[in-house]
Amino acid sequence: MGGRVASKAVRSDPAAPTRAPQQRSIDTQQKILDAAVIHFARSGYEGASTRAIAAEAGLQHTLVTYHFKNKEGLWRAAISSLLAEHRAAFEARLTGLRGVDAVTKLRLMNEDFIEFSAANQSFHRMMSHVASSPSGQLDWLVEDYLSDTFEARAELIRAAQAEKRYVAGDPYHLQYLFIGAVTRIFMLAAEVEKIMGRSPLDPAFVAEHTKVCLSLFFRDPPLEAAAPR
Amino acid sequence: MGGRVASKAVRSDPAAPTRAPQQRSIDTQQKILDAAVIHFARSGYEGASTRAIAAEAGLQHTLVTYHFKNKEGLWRAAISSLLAEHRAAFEARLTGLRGVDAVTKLRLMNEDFIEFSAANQSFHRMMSHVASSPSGQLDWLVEDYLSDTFEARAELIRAAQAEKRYVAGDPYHLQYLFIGAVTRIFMLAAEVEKIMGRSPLDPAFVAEHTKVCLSLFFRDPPLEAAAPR
DNA sequence: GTCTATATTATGATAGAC
DNA sequence: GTCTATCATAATATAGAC
Repeated sequence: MGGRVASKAVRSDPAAPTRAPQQRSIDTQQKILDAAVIHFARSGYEGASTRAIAAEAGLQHTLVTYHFKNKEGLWRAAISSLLAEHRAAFEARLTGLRGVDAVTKLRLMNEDFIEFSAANQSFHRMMSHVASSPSGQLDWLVEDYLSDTFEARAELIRAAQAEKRYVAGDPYHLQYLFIGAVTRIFMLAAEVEKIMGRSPLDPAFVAEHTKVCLSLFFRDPPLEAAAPR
Repeated sequence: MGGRVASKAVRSDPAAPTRAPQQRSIDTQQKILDAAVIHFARSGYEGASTRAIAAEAGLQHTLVTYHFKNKEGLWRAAISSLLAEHRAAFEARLTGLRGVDAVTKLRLMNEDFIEFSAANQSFHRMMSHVASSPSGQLDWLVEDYLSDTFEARAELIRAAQAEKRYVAGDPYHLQYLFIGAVTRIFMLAAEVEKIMGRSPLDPAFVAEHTKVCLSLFFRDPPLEAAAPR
């Protein structure tokens, strides 16, 4: 009984060998994942090192390969967890908006997106790294995730445009403009703080940012109540 | 006189020892710089390796440290050359616009910026890496370059806003929105090509992109000709 | 599951021949 | 100025003790 039991948990039930064995494992996996997201977002795939990631998580670097096979496996797990968060953030909202008109739906989703972007810079940083050059990882990302996401929003944009409530233009193109306008200022946070003297991640700024960004793309409803042709 | 003269140039004038000795040196320095920009932009400072840079330039990796002292020196030289290009692209335009009204000046500079951004993705990629987290390199960048650039454009934006020709909002904030809207689609070129089926760097697309981006921020002049108060 | 070696490769940097 | 050879370090990954 060297150092094997003395750790911390007091789950002392030696009579249940098959039960709940992996809580510690899950914890360290999560710690590694969190650290990995930070480093991959900051330094890119090549720039990040599994040692630095493990150190950030307060663990031995060998645990990385144990839990995730290798660096590539860790990367996939990290981006998958980010995509899951991203998806979760919007699916909840979407199911709550069944039957609501497209303009409102689009506006609320865009507001959520801005909130999400301010709180998850790592998401956009990692996506930027993948999306900048062709790769198998990019193929997988587009086919398994981005393709549907973009098409769903394009649908809403087309509907909003039909009501003259959204700026004209190709819906896909406009999505990229919106994403860029929203996220760039967050991704340049350090520079922005020096240039503007305030952090773009400050909640008050995010609220203002939301207002301005939406006003760039949305249009007020035509005054003539509901007069078609 | 072993292999010192035999290279290639036929500038055979042994009577002028102090003259024009360094053409070859300048060439290789430029080759290294070009390769460095590509790699630093693609992989960031840590992700890029001097060996890969030298290989891209078709040279020995030791030449990097010979010409630029070390990796850091190479990075500084690379970003300095990009900043010089950026500055040159706009100073020429600015001097040609002495006396022109602010709205036109701003519009033309923005058009130039889009053109420049489409042709120089490396510039924005390198800037993104620096601007994402505090560092001495960022301090230097802001104080020696960005600060003036942003203030000059803010001035133009304020003037355009006074004439109701530009969207309302903090001029610095709006600059970041504009930069993001313009450049993000270029920086995600590989993804965009898969999602939209066309390259955002295609000249026809750039022209359309320019139109849409400007229309988001500029406003048509008020109809009442020139009626103050 | 976690830790201590250790093998292997890649990287930044230097010294010296040509 | 350029190349070959070499060093010291850091990285990914594996093997084996506990």
